Amino acid sequence: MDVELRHLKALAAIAEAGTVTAAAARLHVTQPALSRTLAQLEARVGVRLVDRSSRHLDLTPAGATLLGHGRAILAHLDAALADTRALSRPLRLGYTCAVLGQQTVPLLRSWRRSHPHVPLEVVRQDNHTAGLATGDTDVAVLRTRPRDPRIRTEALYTEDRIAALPDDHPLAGRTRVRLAELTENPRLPLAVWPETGTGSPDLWPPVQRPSRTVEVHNVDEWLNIIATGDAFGIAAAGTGESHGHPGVRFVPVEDAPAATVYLAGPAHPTHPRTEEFMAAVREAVSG
Amino acid sequence: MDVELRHLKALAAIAEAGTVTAAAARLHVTQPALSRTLAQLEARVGVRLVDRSSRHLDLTPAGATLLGHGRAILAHLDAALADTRALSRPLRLGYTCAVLGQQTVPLLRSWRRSHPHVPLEVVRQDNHTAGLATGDTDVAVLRTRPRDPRIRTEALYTEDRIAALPDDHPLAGRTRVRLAELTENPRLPLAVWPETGTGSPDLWPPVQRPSRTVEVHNVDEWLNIIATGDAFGIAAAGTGESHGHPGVRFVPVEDAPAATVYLAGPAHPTHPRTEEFMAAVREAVSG
DNA sequence: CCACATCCATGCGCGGGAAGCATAGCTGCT
DNA sequence: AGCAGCTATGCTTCCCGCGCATGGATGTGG
Repeated sequence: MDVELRHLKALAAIAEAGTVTAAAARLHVTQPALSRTLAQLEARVGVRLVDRSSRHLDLTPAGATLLGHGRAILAHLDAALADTRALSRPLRLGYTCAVLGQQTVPLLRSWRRSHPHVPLEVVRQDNHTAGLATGDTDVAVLRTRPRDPRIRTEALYTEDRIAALPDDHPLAGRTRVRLAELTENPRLPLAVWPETGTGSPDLWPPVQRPSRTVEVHNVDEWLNIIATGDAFGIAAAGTGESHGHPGVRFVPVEDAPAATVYLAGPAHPTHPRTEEFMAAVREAVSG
Repeated sequence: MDVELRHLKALAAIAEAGTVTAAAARLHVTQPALSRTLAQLEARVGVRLVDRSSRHLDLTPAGATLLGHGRAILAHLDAALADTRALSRPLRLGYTCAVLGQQTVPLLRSWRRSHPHVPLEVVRQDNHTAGLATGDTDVAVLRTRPRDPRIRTEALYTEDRIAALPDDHPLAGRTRVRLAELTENPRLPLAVWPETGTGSPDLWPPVQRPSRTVEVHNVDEWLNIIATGDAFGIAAAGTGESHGHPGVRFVPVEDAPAATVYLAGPAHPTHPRTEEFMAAVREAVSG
């Protein structure tokens, strides 16, 4: 003598469709089946819920209130299942080029310790939002602040900029360089990686700006084109630390503004542990 | 492939009992049945919810969150059913002696018009709370403010007090009397009705207080004992208007403080339309 | 070290009940 | 009055959830 979810679904379908027959079609059952389900619901609740005749149908006040509750219950169940399923999925952290640098390992360690049942996947996604916009990741660390209103971002920390030069470049042996020097001697094109804004030509004042640019779309292309001597690049310090390459030398740029690293998450989290993870990132970075 | 309430109940029972076997006993099913229900739930959610071996059982994080949601859902369903069933019940208004007087009929009319599907039962209950404390009524109109913390009360309006005298009483023909006069001439006992405090001896200053009292427990006893000349009484004006009796005369008492009528309802309403009804009462009284 | 106690999982057969089909009953319309 | 469209009911079938019996795993005590 229990009310079940099928009963609530039946009531909702009938209320929305306006007739039992139409609701039955929507639920992919026959009309007699749904009619009986409704009758059974009324019998179990002990109250008439739907005023119906062959030409008329509407809810009684009791039916209307049960419908309201029922919809809420069904929605809650959906949310509960989504929550539960999402919880068993790994939390996917997206990034474009190497970010977090030194802090990455401590972060992973402390997360694994505090949330042993929520595995973390760190995935490279070569697009502006590192997979956030497409739902391929749950959180992301970015070098640009995306415009998408469905993505919340916050500044994490800043890094000095470095130049990436072919190892036979005249400035490759220097301990530091200035922006103006980079565009002078061998007039190499600048390797620009549009998805991460750290190496853009905007760093230079218009007159000194590099005359040519070459677009790349991931770190490997970027390193290769520099190692072969066909371009030079600008990046953040962390990139140099984690992406060594035999043919590329990194030299700090003393007059370039620092680059900001952002932490980004969806406005409506796709993983139930998103908030906790973002807090863990903040702590790892500040500590 | 749907998760049903039986699954949530199974999970809750298992979590509470600590073992599948014990939970099965509690649910009055056999262990294999419950074991399969749990397995089915896990299959449908797609996540392992309970870590179990022959000697150990506890919830996975996913199981714990689903359990939390599940309990809330089951509780919500219970509340929804209670709400729906209560809605089809009449709203019971309790009173002890005649209160609301002139406003009663307009109140009933306006309620029937604004809530045609919520019938109103007006029932006399001869006890302090007019049936509220026992759950026999949903709202009540009282002449005393009950101490019970589970009952909320508010003052509605005040009424002048009248004396109820046998028709052969020397003061019966007067247009008004004073308290002192009532205890002088024929030293009749005061008919006291403890459940409604309007006629208590406390109205008199100690020295003039009636020497004897007689207890009654409803309006009819009260009227009869006065009509037979064995007592006199004090009541609120409304009582006189609605309870005529051939052997009883009502005379306004000019120096008695006014009596207050209270509207009372349970702190946790027993009928979903309680709030609206109380508002309707306020409006009927003020208008 | 083995028999035992205890718990969960699985195979099997059965019974209840939900669904489909066919049809009857009702009601507003043309 | 006949018709169109809706809901209710009788009948049958079939699925699935249950109980029973049993197997497998694991910690325990003689």
